Amino acid sequence: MIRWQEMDATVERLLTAAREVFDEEGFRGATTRKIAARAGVNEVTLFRHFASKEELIGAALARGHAEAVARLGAAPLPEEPADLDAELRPYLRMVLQAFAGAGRGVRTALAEWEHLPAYHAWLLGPSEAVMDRLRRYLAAAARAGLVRPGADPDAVTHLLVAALFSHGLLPPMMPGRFPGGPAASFERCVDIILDGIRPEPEEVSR
Amino acid sequence: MIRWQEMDATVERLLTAAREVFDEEGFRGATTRKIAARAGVNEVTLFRHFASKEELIGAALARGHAEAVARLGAAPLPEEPADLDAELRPYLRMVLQAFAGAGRGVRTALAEWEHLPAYHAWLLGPSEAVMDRLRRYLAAAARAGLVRPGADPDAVTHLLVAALFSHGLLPPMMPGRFPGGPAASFERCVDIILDGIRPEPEEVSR
DNA sequence: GTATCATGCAAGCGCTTGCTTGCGCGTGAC
DNA sequence: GTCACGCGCAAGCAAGCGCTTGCATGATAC
Repeated sequence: MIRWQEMDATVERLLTAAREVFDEEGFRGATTRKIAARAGVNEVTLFRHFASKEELIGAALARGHAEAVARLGAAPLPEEPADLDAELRPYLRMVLQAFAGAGRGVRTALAEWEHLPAYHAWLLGPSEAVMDRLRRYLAAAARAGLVRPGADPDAVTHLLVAALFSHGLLPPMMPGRFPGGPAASFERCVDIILDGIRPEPEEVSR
Repeated sequence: MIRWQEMDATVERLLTAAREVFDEEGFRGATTRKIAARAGVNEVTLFRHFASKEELIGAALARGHAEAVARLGAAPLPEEPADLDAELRPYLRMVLQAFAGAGRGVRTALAEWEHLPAYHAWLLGPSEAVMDRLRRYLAAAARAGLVRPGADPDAVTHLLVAALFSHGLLPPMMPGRFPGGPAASFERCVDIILDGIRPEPEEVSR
């Protein structure tokens, strides 16, 4: 009989280690020796559970993808927008946190993008999900008259994602450029975006 | 007597090749054999001109940095802002073009950031210059009453850079997400930002 | 004509990479 | 008790890495 408990523990440690090392060093830099060492496991054991380094990292990324989707799903946007400020901000805050947490990995993924077509779905999935959700929400908000008619939902989505993107990735590289911390800076950016898409005062009052 | 003409030609080809391969493959992936092959030069010749791979890539990045600064300097912003729309848009357009052109290299640089401290100045310099210039311009515009008082120049700068950043890097990875092309999408984002920082109509008319 | 110098070519060094082989140990199942 | 199974350990393989050496070649300078 298979001792699932032990095997799972080893596989688990390997997956976690693979994810961590991949995040820090990229695919090329994530050597099987480093991964095995971080997992506290012999390198041979790695190859007993996974046919190749490619398969191991693929499995690790798939698990990370699943976790990210689950985390993002826990921050839902209402289907019927009522108050942009009150609804969008908590959602964006949660997404930014998830994004910043994965920031190191996102950066390495960006770099080796063309070399890792097999992983595109896992790497891009969460971002695509956020973009789709935001777009749908903003389109509904526009229909409900909560957004100035001229503001294209696609463009607003891009702008929000751009802010998420840069505030999730850049702070470690440009410390000092985010006075008050990345979170506060992000909040100020959202202020401007929301100001830019708010309906004219006249339209609201009348 | 040294034949500068030939030697320069070889060094030139090596620098160009090093830059290209580094952009595509990163530092680890840019092997001396690949660089020499792309330059159409024997690998030994590479080491006759540069003490090490690290020095060669450093020189190539320094040249790229100089070129980028020169290109960005050709798109000046006035010291005394008069018309945000008319002045900011051409500048941003030019920066976006420069950014998109360097996009591949920026992505690899992002990934290996922590591993290449020696290159930070070369890699980050142009972006820092753009941020400083934008910040100065926006602060002056705020003083001139061209920007709504609530809009923090730092936040506006961040938002503009975020839009530049994402529109320069993401299109190759998410084709189809930029209907009408990245340039048009970027323009729409700038629309929203400018709308978000414009002074209230009442303030202007009175 | 001869000296000089950039370059090409063949070969190889020591090291790291992904991955394999063979063997021995300990634990749990029956 | 013994058998199966997960694992560690030592060793090694072919390939690729950065970098070096020695020698031949061809163009230029004087």
